[in-house]
Formats: sequence, structure tokens, C-alpha cells
Amino acid sequence: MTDLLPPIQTTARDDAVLKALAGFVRQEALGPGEKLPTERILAERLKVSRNTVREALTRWEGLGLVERRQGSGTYLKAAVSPDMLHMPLTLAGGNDFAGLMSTLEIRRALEAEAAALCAIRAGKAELAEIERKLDLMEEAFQTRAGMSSEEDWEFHQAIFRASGNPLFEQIIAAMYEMFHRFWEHPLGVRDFGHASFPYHRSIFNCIAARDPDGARVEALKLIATVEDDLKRGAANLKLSDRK
Amino acid sequence: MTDLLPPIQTTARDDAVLKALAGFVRQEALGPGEKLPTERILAERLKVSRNTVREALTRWEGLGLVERRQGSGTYLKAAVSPDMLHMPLTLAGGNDFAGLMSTLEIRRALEAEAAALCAIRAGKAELAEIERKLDLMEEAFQTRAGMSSEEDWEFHQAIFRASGNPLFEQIIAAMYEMFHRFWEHPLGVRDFGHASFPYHRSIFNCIAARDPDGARVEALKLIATVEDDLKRGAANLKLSDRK
DNA sequence: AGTGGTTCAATGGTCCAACCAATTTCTGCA
DNA sequence: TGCAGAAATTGGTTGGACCATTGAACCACT
Repeated sequence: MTDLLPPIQTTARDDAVLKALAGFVRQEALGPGEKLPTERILAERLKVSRNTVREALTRWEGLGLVERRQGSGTYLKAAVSPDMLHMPLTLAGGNDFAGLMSTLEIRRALEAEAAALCAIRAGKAELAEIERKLDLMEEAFQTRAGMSSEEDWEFHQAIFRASGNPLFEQIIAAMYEMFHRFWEHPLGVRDFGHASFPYHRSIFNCIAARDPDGARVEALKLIATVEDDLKRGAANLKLSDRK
Repeated sequence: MTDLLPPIQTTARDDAVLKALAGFVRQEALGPGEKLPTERILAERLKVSRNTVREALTRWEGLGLVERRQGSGTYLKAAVSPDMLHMPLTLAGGNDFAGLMSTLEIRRALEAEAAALCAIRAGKAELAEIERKLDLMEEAFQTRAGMSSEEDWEFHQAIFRASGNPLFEQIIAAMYEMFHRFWEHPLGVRDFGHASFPYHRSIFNCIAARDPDGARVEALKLIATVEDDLKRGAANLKLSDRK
């Protein structure tokens, strides 16, 4: 009966501070990299304790919106607007083979969808950017005779960015970080990622040809090769574990 | 050459506090809902100021790991382990139609993949659980003559859980929360979600028949109906905005 | 027994004033 | 002019105080 009686909100000091600060950033048109007022000044201007200001800034820091450098100041790290939406994502993934496969499954889902969306929505500039990254990657592949995870990653990032949905890039970035937790020379497979190489260009071709379904299929193939590599690596690991 | 020499950490007080606290939670096997030590006790035990403890807890609160209730205490809100990965997702200008569509695109990608995986991996128990949720949902649909977002959500959750990959549920849960920010009577569409109803059972049928591709296709259809509803709602909104 | 009011200790929220540590800026000497 | 050292700036930490809310215990009244 009283379902529609939400708990009343009496105090929200630090929240109010953040709202005020967001408004300030908007009004001053501050962008990433720029410095915002010192904690002491904020405390004075907003008529709150410096402690409260710090709690508010700690929140923003946790959200990656801001970076605090002792002795220097507090700097914006990303664009911030008063009506932003935050979804804290905490992943409990483990550092084992199963955990890696889990991230790959997410990657398969998102990569396929992003490639498809990209084939529909990418503009000319984005298309050119993707091709540039692709060329860089292929060049690195030739000169170093193997996959370069750095250039490879940038190619995929370009696709995510061109998908028109910022969430893709952010979520995949989390997966990528989990991957890299112990992906220096992953599992002892020497030519890791080799098999995935040709699919990069075929994905791009589908995107350029505005063929979403084709892009999706090629993306799935690419992930499948990575999965195979991983499974091979896990088998190796198992063998070398028998001592 | 010296790439692998990370900067030494002279100060990382609050981070250390969080690590200690995570260890404590692990050791005491504390779960969601349970109360953790008071700030004063933590400060005393860890030999740091109470302010430092507060900054650390503020971080966790921002990540949604913990809830603080004045006069009562600090309570765990989610499972927490020392090796978690935190990735705050931020959606600029999130409270609008574009933001919702963004989450829907993520949902489409994950829902399709999860349904396919589920068709491959779900055991008998999981299958039964999914069907139970489906029955509940259909019953709610009959009695209340409309979609019940609660039962609907539980049905999808059951699928994610049976996919064998915990990341699906975690990521989608974040999307879901954003969805519900203003999804009470979303956008004034009266029979929101009505069209998606039949696809729930068809998805289940494909899963039970161990047909991953079929499950994927049906899941995509379901999301498509939700997308249509959303677009209708946006159109309504636009009309009613003209004053 | 139950209803409502009061008291009181526990707990998170805020404030203050000071000091520490890293950084930046200024200054004065060579 | 160049540069080393002093001084100012700024975030990080501390300890102590007080406020606001909560929840349990207690009490009076019905």
C-alpha cells in the first residue's frame, strides 16, 4: 500500500558539493587536463569543511573523473557534466584459465555486436582511422614477425569507438585489463595470436562494405582463433605442470 | 629497459586500509548484508586516523560495495574479494533516450551470447530453475495483465547464471540498474514490454532443445521488441514536449 | 499485552586546526 | 645567465570535538 513512499533524503552534503562542482566545471568550460580549484578554496567558497570537499573529490577520483597530485593540484581526467550516469562495475574474475575464458566470452559477444554496429554507423573519418590502425598493425606484424598486442588492441579500440556506443569501449577495456593481468607471454604459446591476423582485415572489409552480418561473422571467427590459442596454452601448461 | 620498475609507494594509506579490510572480510567470511567494524574500531586497529578510514570506505561506497547508515553502521552490499577489478562505467548525458539505447545495445550483445552458451552448458537443475522463473513470469503476466519487470528480470538472471560465466550477470546487472533509474512507467508507454512476452518462452524452448543458434536469434528478437517500445516512447515524449 | 514517549549509548557525518610530504615557484648567489 | 636552496602551495594525514540519526532499553499509561 505504501510502496510509493521512498525514504526521505535529509542530508547530502558531499553530493551537493559534487553537484556544485559539476556546475562550476560546466560554467568554466573546463576540459580534461585542466586544474580545478584547490581543496581549501572549494571548502571556503562552498562553506563546507575541507574534509567534506575531500570526501566528494574522493568519490570522483574513484570514478576516474579526476586525478589528485599531491603538491600540485587536482586535475580533470575526463569530461564531466552535471547529468552523468555512473555504473560502478566490479568484476570478481579470477586469475586462472577459466577466468580468461570468461573474459573472452564477453569479448566475443561485444566484439561481434560492435563490429556490426560499426558497419552501420561508422562515418568516413572513423573508417579511415580504423584502416590506419589496421595498416599499423599489419606493418608491425611484418617487421616483428608476430602479433603486436599493442597495435592489435588499438585496432579493436578504434572499432569500438566507431560503434557510436561508449559503453563498448569501457567494458572491453575492463576485460582487456583482466587479460593483461598475466598476459605478458601468455601461457608459453610462442606464436600467440598468429592465427587471428588475417581476420582483422576481413573484419575491416566487411565494415567498409557496410555489411554488418559479415562483420559479425568475421569477428566471431577472430575470437575463435584466440580461444583456440588459449586452449592450446592451457594444455601446454597442464603438461609442464606434471613434475 | 626499466619498464618493470613501478614507482615505489611511499604513501597509499587508504589503499592499504582497503586491502586490509578486504582481507578481513575474506577471513571472517562476511557476506552481503553483514555489518563490518565501526570506523572508530577500524581506525584504532589499523593504526590510522578515522578520517583515512572514512576516505577508504567512501571509495567502497562509490563502487557500490558497501552501504553506510548513520547511527547504525556500515554494511556490506556485495561480495568482496581482494583481487577484484573495479571499472566504473560513465555515460555522458545518461538520462536520455540515447543512454538507454546504449545500455540496450550492450544487453543485446550479452543476452544473445548468454542464451547461446546456456543452450550448450545448462545442466538439468539450471534448466528447471529457468523454467520455474518462466512460469512465475507468465503467471504474473496473466494475473496483472502486463509485464512484471521483477519476474521478467529474474528469468533473464536465471539464464545468465546458467551460462556458466559470472561476468554476464555482473555486467548486465549494472545495465539493469541504469535502466531502472527511470523505468517505473517508462516514457509513458502503457503496455511496455508487452511485445516481448512470447519470446521468453521461445528462448527457453531453444535452450531446452540445446539449440544455441536458435536461442541467439530469439534473444535478438526479444531485444528488438524492447527497442521498438523504447523508440515509440521516445516519439511520444517528443510529441508531448511540444508545448 | 500493547502503544507511545523518553533516555541513552553507539555510529556515521561534519567540522576544525594543525602538521606532514610532494611539488612548484621564487630568490639570491655564483 | 644558470642553478641550488628557500619559501609557498597543495594534497595527505592526524587527533579531537561536536552534531544527527539510529536502535535498544526503559517507562508510563491504557
